[in-house]
Amino acid sequence: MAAPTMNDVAREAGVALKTVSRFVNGETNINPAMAARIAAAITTLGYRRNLAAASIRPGWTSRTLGLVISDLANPYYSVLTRAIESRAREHGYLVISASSDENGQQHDRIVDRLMEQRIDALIVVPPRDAGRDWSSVTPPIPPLVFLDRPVEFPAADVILADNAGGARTAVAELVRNGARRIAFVSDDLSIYTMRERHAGYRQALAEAGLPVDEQIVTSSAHSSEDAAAAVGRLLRDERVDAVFAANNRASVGALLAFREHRRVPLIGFDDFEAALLGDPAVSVVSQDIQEMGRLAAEIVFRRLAGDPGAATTRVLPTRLVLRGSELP
Amino acid sequence: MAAPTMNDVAREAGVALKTVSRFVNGETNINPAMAARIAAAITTLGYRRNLAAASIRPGWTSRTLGLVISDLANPYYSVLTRAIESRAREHGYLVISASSDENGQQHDRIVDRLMEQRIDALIVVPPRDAGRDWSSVTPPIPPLVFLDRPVEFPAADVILADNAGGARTAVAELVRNGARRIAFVSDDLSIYTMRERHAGYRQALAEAGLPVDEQIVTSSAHSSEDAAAAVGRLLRDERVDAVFAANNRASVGALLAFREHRRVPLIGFDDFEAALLGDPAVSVVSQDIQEMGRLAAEIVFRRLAGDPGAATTRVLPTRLVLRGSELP
DNA sequence: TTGTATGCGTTATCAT
DNA sequence: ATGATAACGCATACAA
Repeated sequence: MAAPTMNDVAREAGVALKTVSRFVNGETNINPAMAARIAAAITTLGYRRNLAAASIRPGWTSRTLGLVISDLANPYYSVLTRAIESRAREHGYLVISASSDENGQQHDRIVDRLMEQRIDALIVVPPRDAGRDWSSVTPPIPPLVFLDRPVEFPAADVILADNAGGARTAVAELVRNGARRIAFVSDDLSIYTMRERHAGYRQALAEAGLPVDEQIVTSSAHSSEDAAAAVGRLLRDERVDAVFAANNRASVGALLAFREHRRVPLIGFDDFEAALLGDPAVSVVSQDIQEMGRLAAEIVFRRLAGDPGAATTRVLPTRLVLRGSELP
Repeated sequence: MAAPTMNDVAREAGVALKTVSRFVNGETNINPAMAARIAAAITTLGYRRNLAAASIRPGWTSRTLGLVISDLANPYYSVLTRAIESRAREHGYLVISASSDENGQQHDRIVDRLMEQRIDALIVVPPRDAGRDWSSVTPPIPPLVFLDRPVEFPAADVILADNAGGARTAVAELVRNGARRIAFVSDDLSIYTMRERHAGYRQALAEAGLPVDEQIVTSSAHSSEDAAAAVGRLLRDERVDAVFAANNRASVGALLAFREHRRVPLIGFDDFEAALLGDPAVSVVSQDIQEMGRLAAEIVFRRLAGDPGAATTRVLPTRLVLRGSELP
C-alpha cells in the first residue's frame, strides 16, 4: 500500500539497491540484462523515486525555486510568475510561489517556510510594510533576488524598473500636449513603486515650471473601484485637464470615471489588456514584465552555477506607448 | 558553511538531539532552562529545520500541493491558482504550480516531477491533447482532483462548470433580443470547454428553431488578435446580427473587431476586466473561479483528512450577467 | 524529563 | 560491473 521504494525494486529485480540507484540516475555502466530486469520491476511496482529523500544527501538539492509576490491574481504578477516558471523548467526546476498580500508578517511566514522547504533560491517582491529585516538573517542564505523594490542587503541581486523615469516621461508628454493641471492617481505611497512614480510625476511638473497641487494627488486607489471614485472626485475640479494613473488598476478606474463624468487626456503606468479597447486606446508606460522574470531566473541560475560576483542592481527601462489617450 | 543541523544545535546547547527535536516540534514537556539554551543555540547558529528531511519519515508528508494548469498568464488560471493557494496556506500547505501550455507531453513531465517531489495531492486541468492515460497509472496515487475537464479515472474527484448550460442561456438571450444569425467564436474545439460551449450554442439555436450555419462558426481564435481577425471576417456577412464569444480572449477580439467594422449584440463566456469598460459594457456568462478553487482545495483536504467516500463530480452553475452589449 | 538507538529512501564510498 | 555499508537530517520507540 505504501509507495514502493528502491529496495522493493531491487528485491523484485533480484539486484542490489545500488544497482537500481545507478539505473534510475541514468548511469551507463550497467549490464543490459540487469537494466531490463530493473525496468520491468519499476513498471510492475509503479516505482517513482522520492526526490525529497534524494535531496537530503550532501551535494543534492531540491531543484525548486521559491517565489514570493504580492498577489498572483494581479496580472502583473501572474505574467511575471509565468515567465520565471518557464525559465525554471528549462533548468529542470519547479517553482513554489506564494502571495504576501503586501503583508509583512505573511511575507515573513512564507519566506521562513520556503527556507525550511530548502528551496535552492529565492525570488522576492518585498512587501509594502517592511517585512523581514534581511540584514539580521544568518547565513547560509540561498541565492536571493529582490524584484521591483530595493532592499538593504548586500548579498542580494536587485532588479528594478525605471519607475521614476517612466512616470516623468509620461507626464512630460501630457504637458507637451497642453495639459497644465495633471491629476495623479495611485495606490498607497508606502509602496516603493508608487513613491517612485510619484517622484517622477513631480519632477516632470517641476521641469515644466508647473506647480504641484496636493489637492489633485490621490494615493488611496487600491482597486479599480477605489480609483474610479477618486478620479470622479478629482474631475469635479474643472481645471483638471489630464490624469496620470500610476498603475493598471488606477488606469481602469480612470476609464470608468471618464464614462460617468468627462474624458481628459490620460496616460497610465503598466500596460493592461483593456488598454487597446478604449476609445481612444489608452497610452501607457510599459514595462517588460517577461524580461524582468527572465532576468531574475537568469541571475538565479548563474548564482546557482557558482557565480561569486558582487551583487548587482539592474534597472530595466520603460517604454512610453502612445495610443491616443494622451491627446486632448 | 553548510546549513546547521539539529545535531549542531544539540552540541551547541549541550543537550541531546532528541531534546532539540522536541523543542522544534513544540512539545511541552521540556525543561525551561534547556529550552532557553536550545533557543539561544538556534539563534546563534541560524538553524532552520529541514522539512525535506522530516518529510521522508513515515507518517510525515511534504505539506505541499501540486497544481497543473494551462497557462498561469491567463487571468482565468491565475485567479484560480490564487484561490487554491490561499486555502492551502490556511492548512499550512504550499502550492507548486506549473503550466502545461495544453501540451500533453509537458503536462505529463510536470505530473511525473510533482509525484517524485512527493506532493501530498494533485489538482490538474487536463491538457487539450490527451496527456497521460491516468487509468494506467499504478497506485498509490495521491488525492487527485480534475478541474474544468472530465477524465476517465474512477479514483479522482472532478469539478466542472456548466459550460453547455451557460452558453445555451446566453445564446437564448441573444435570440430573445431579436438575433437570428449568431456567430460563434472560440478557441480550438479539441478543448473540452470549447466543445461544451459550442454544444450549448447549437442547442439554443435548435430550441429557437434557427438553423446552424457552419460558415459563421469559427474555432481558431487562440489569442485575442486571432479572434479579432476572425470576427472581422464574420462581420463581412451582412446578415450576422450577433456574436457569442466562447472565452474571454474571443470577447476581447470581438470588441476589437467591432471598432473596425460594425457593432452587433455580443455575449461572452467568462468575465474579464475590460468587460465593464466597453460601451455598452459587455454581457458575459460568469463562472465563479474563486469558488472552483475553494472547492478544489476543500475536496483535497477532506481527502487528505481521510475521507474515503466515492469520487464525486461537481458541476458549478454559471451566471448570465447582462450589461447592455446583448442588445441591438 | 532526557537520551540512545534505529530507520525513513536515497546516494556515495569502497571493496569485490 | 556489482554490491555491502555508511551517511544525509530528522523523528520515534524505548530505555533511563
